[in-house]
Amino acid sequence: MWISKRTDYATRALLALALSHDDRPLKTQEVAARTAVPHTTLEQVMLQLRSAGMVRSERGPSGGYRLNRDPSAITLEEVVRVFQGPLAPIACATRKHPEPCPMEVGCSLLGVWRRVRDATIEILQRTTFADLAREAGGSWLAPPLLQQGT
Amino acid sequence: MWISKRTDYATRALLALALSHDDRPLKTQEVAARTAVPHTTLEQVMLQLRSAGMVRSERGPSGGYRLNRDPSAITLEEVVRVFQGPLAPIACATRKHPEPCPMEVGCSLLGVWRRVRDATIEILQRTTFADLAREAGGSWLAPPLLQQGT
DNA sequence: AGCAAACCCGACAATGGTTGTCAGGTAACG
DNA sequence: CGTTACCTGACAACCATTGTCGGGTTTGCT
Repeated sequence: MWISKRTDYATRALLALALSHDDRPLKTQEVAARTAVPHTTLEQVMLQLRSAGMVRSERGPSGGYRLNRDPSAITLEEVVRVFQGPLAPIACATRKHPEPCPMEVGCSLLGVWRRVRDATIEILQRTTFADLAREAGGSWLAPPLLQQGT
Repeated sequence: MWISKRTDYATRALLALALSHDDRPLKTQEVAARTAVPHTTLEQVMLQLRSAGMVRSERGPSGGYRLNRDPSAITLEEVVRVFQGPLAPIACATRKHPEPCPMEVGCSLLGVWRRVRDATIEILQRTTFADLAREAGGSWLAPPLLQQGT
């Protein structure tokens, strides 16, 4: 339960983009409809993805978003880090600048937390959006007819 | 960063108890000093550990806490579950009552989240407080001379 | 030119969980 | 019978997250 909604939204949005084998970019409205994400919130997320260099935007009508790299060059780990920071389960087990354990040396728990950290990093690093798109069947399986007032 | 302070406190406290090869129980004050945890907060934590059946209490002067089972019968997984609930990184990937993904079928992300969940569960399940105590060197390495006003 | 679509940016209210504390109650030892 | 230490419930302060809004800028179309 430690993946935030925004991280979830970001990964879904990227998957939607990776599945779009179209020449035109995808509008946030389209992405929002397909991923069932509040539109205004998704805009925030896309901005962050853009400044992280994962997506590219085009403005004006007929604008929208598209991936900025090959899907095989975007890992889940990278996305999660952008929205959540360190992947360690606890502050004393981060790779960069671990917070010192007030118990001094000898805390054998540290080893376990580090193992959890490494296991999750390993999985998330191995998974690219090319993999995810392939597993999803190559196209958007869920029909885009979800709720949406207007 | 998803392990809460209280979970951290609980694991540290249990480790302190597992390392106490003494006949008398440990007072919350002692545990608090050795683990560098605010005393009043630690009391809350011990109560939860007690109602979960992991520790046992004795009241009155010369009272305190001791483990209620063999250290090898208490896993980290159990402790974390008591304080945090499900171990899945996201609500749609829990083992019991997963929250349905609004994107309908075909979300290939689910598989990854489940893999992360299983990896963490595996590690935490394998680790007992007997293991942790052994790794810690059998006794409390950090001297109990930490801060503490009174 | 002018309009409308869609991205861009900053700020914000509401929410909810976490953390630490407190006052008072109860059991046990000396 | 008093002190110690566990027990119980409630609570304020804090912090991150979530979703929203108003207004701006760029672009394509008529």
